[in-house]
Amino acid sequence: MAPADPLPVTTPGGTRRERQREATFAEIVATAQALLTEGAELSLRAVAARMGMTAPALYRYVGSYQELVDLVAYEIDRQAAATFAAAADALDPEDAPGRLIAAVTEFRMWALAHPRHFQLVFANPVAESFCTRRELLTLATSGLLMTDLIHDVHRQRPFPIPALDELPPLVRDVVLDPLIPANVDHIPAEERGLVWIYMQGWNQLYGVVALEVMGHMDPRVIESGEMYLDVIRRFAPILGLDDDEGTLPRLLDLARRRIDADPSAIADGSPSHLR
Amino acid sequence: MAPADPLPVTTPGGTRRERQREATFAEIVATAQALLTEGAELSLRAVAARMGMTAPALYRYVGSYQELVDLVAYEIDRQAAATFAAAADALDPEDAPGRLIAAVTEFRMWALAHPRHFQLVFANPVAESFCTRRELLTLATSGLLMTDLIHDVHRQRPFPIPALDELPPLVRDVVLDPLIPANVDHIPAEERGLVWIYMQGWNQLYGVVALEVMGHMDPRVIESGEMYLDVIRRFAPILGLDDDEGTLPRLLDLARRRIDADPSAIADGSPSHLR
DNA sequence: CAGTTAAGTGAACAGCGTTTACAGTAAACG
DNA sequence: CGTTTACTGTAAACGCTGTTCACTTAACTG
Repeated sequence: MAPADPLPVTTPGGTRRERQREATFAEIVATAQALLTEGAELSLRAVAARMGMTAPALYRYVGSYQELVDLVAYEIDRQAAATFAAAADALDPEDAPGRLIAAVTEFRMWALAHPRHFQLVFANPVAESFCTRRELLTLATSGLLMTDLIHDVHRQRPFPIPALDELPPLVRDVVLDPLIPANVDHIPAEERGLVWIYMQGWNQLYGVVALEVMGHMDPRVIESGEMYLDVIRRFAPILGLDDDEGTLPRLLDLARRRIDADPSAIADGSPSHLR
Repeated sequence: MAPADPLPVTTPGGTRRERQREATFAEIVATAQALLTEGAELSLRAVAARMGMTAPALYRYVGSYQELVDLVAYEIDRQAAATFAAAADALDPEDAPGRLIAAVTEFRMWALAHPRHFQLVFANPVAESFCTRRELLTLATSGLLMTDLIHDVHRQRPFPIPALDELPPLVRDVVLDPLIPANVDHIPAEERGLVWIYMQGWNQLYGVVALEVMGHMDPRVIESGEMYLDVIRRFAPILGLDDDEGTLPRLLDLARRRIDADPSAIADGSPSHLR
């Protein structure tokens, strides 16, 4: 047992051997992700074969098949979140509402275009997954992004948020000290009602997108994104976006243009398992 | 090829052999369901073994493993829907709002108590499943129940529903002639806006419940049902349930009592895969 | 009764996650 | 330097999966 550094998430240095190990570890996750993206089934044997190894060797790096799945789920979420952030960054930094809608819409489009990835990250029964490293994994980095974007909207054009003593006591505890890793530390206590609003929004967004991805909805509604737009339309007032300056129509137009941008998503109405 | 009756869903008569066949078919589905309820993995071999048969024999009845899964999913949904209906029927027939909330709350409790069943029925990528018999399968019988209950609420204490020409054109087409099997035939054209409201409601309900079941939410919020109650609270006005006669508080109390009734659902905060 | 059809079996194929016992090799230590 | 230790990978095997194929056995049919 060497002194052993405290397990930094990404190990740049270390003994020559440790670097090699970290490299193949990364290759394993990358290979698994590639396999998944190609529509193939994710299996230890397939990953090993593609790397020119045998399946049991992988057990030197991951404890089980499930752990590998969790790892690529985390990785996929990380990359997807970057996509969402990029969609927001394509807009004027001053346009906080637009950035939020852009990111959220990008999330929806991503989910529809990559149903398997979506299910892996967002429709997976989290539990027991006390993953070795990266013990967060529980909640998505996407979540962190969304919290920030909503916070930005509030900072730029404040809207009423529930006071702490208006919230159910239990909810107050949760927003003050959330178990789920949301980086809300930079939100002052009196603004923590925002977190509850965020949860409500995420709840609604998740509902539509999940139903759409699973195909539990009329194909025409999915393709047109009408239900998704409806959710935005109904949630916007909560964020004070229903002003008299045409903000909401502009946002809806923004979303609609993004939706019409790639009709590829679900062509024939059957999401199916491919892509 | 005998004349062959037009495939009634449940074949009572027929040649003696056909009755036998239908019986073992039912036994297969029942056995599979039992296995699933016990927490065991669903597999053709396990089902066959429990029935005293071998796996290949099952292929005389189901075309593939996936088809068996679809069949038990349909069956589970059917039985669960009966539970929800029973919860509604426990109330005064005149109390349409109460019946709706009772059924919906029962749905949530059922989902939390049987996460695997929920995932099978409601979080399954529908697609390709052109099941031999019972070609509906696509959408849940639960859905039909909910539509009826909302319709009852509207019939008893009418609330404003969007006119057809207020709806986005595509949505209008959908509510007038839904692809997804909702028995909306008895709803007159001018009231078809109800269907859109139903979809909105189902969307929100699905969002909370799915997030709760998957564990993608703070355990304390799940256990207390605070987010679920919040969804009801926010959706009630749409159904005109926010009157001055204390209807909404009564409904919330109804739901809360049901929630507190069995704290068993998720004890330690980890839904896990059992039960 | 003879002929056809359906139900069920056993063996086999290809694949899966996982474990075990065993080589080789790179690092660490005296 | 040599020796020991720890690590990385392999081969073989176990038990499981869905699925197919050839074959028997029983039941129904003309």
